Amino acid sequence: MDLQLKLNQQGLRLTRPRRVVMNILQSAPMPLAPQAIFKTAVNSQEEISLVSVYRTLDLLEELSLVRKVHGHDGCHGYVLASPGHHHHIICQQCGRAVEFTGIGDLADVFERIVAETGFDVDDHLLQLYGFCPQCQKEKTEK
Amino acid sequence: MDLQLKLNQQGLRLTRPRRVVMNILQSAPMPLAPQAIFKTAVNSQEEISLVSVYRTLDLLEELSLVRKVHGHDGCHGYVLASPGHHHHIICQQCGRAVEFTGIGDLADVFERIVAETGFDVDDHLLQLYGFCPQCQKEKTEK
DNA sequence: ATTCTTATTGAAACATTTTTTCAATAAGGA
DNA sequence: TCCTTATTGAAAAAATGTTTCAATAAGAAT
Repeated sequence: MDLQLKLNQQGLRLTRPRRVVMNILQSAPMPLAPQAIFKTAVNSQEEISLVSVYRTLDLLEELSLVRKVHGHDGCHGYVLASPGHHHHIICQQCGRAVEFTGIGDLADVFERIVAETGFDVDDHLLQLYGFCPQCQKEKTEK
Repeated sequence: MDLQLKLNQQGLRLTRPRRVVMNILQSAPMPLAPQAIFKTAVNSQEEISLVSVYRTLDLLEELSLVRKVHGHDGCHGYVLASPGHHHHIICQQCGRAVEFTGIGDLADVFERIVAETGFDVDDHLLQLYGFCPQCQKEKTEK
């Protein structure tokens, strides 16, 4: 674990709440909302305060260790983000979120948009929704 | 206006609050959160209740007349949606949202993801962020 | 190990956003 | 104009997020 280092280098400290939130996110296959993280912590006898969850998420996002994803409905959750640029595909059945990477293909799209709109594109949000292999199987079994 | 018709065909009614929300969205160049819509209404002597704003937005979204967009930070607003499939590009300076359409180009990307992840892709969320022509100009002028 | 500095926590109060309930109202077909 | 019922608004409740501040504990220094 070099989260320790990463924090200390900036004068920040690795505390219990931060460890707990990281652990929970590490073992969650799906985006978790702050409330969900809090409840998970409570359930695993790792009581931390809800306030700390919020604060920790802000911090981890700042450090690019965690990424916010948007549900279909608008409410958002957080997932662990591996370094680099990614997007997520989210299962509409079970919520599982899987990363996918490197879409050079999108560059072309962006250029067209720039030309069309005159905007200077700076960043983007791309998420796919669908059904994961497992949930597809379950669907056909019924 | 054939919103009247569209509603009546389903046994729904065109009411004052619904008209007000539609009008506000029609003359807003940027995504508006429910609260913002409410305040705009109050400011223009068109008092309607906040509850109705929520309810109307749900309805309009249901009817695909309005679309939810996600801010960079996670909070969302609503914009008018022209029929068909679109995405939005949002100015990080002034908030202006512009639609762009028809990315057949994305189909290829999707196929690759399907192959890679085994997911059955069903829907997607794509938003670009950048600076609109006006805000670019203002930036260089300083 | 122990001390010291200060980043961080948690509790509580507060603020904001969203949802529910239900009697009163008004849209629009008859 | 009447009648049915979809819709509204007020109020209360629930859920979500933020602020404040004294107490705690991380980790560098001694």
